[in-house]
Amino acid sequence: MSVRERKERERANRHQLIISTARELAESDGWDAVTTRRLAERIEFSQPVLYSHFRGKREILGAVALEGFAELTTALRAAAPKGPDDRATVAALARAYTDFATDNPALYDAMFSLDNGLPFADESTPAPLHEAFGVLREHLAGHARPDEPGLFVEAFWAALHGLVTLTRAGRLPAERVSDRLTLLVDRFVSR
Amino acid sequence: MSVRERKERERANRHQLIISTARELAESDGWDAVTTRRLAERIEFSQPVLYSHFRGKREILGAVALEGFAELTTALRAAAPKGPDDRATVAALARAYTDFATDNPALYDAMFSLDNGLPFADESTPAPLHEAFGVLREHLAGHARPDEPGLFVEAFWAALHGLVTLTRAGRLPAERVSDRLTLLVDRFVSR
DNA sequence: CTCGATTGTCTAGCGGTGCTAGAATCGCCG
DNA sequence: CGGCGATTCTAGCACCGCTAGACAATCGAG
Repeated sequence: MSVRERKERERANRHQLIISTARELAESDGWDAVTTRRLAERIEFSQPVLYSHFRGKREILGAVALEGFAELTTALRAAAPKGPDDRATVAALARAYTDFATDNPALYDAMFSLDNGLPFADESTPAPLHEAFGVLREHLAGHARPDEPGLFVEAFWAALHGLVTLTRAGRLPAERVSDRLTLLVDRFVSR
Repeated sequence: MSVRERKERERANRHQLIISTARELAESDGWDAVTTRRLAERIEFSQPVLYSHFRGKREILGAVALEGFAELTTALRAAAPKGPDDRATVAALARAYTDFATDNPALYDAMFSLDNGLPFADESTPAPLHEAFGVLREHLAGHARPDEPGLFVEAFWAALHGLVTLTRAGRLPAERVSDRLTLLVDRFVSR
């Protein structure tokens, strides 16, 4: 039965290869450049093979996004390891978030800006999404009014997301991104 | 010379017709449904006519967005007419902004989410954009640290934008949008 | 070992997109 | 009324996401 196993392994490898290639292509040339034809050519198979792994382009986007959520979680964890959730911790988290976005623009788009088909605020939301949000909540809850920590985290996250997207689209001048972030943290951290 | 004038007038009418039709089509069926073919059919001309008015689809998007900025400006002005810039005024402005976005989703996308080719933080930024931002600044400056009102307005705007986009994309549960807005205003208004 | 069935992959193609070259038509002016 | 410039249209390009059906490789039964 090792033949079957080998085939399954090869198939799994190819599955991951598609995801990785799509991500690389998006990160270097933008998501518009990630077409089924180009993607197929890169993995050295024909287009229809893609559809034996994913329902369509959106599902590939979703798979890449899922990778992103896992990496965002570890990035956030790494930024706030220690004890007290003081102002510095919040600032570090915020910084880690925006750094993640600027370091992986295409990945960030797949996660938050493009239609990846993933359910968000839903019972069927995949674990990596919950986890990333959980890290934020874990360290931010102490600064919220005790009756609505969730609302507080959502608002803070939304503010970060707004800064990221508007800055990246050139809607906000790039010079003072750091100052805007500081201002945001100051406003959200309870005094 | 009235013939020439009539022709110019007709051409201007058609120009506006293209913009209005694109906007209507986008608002009813989404921007993906606004294709050059459909748009041409609606105005009862062939596609190439569109290219005698606009360089391409992006420029049509930009024209629609420009309309949006003018309307956003009047909406914001209407929301905060009176004297003191207290908490209620800020809340009213924030509310007016999010209401504008939910009432005109496609228009909002054209302005802030899609690539409309308009220069933003730039010396060549069109007047309507400056004006909309100016209304916000006018009423919010009093709550900022005196040395950086611009930064404050940018951050507040970014937070609003984040709330709007994440909510509309289903990334934030739709139920408590109003509460999140209140929380945001509370955090930004100086106490 | 052969042969049919199943699985997998490929070629070719559908209807759609933004955009444009060149033909055809319109309407003004002399 | 005829010619001519401006305008509009027809037809087409290269590309998109996606899929039907031909083809080949592999497996299991006799």
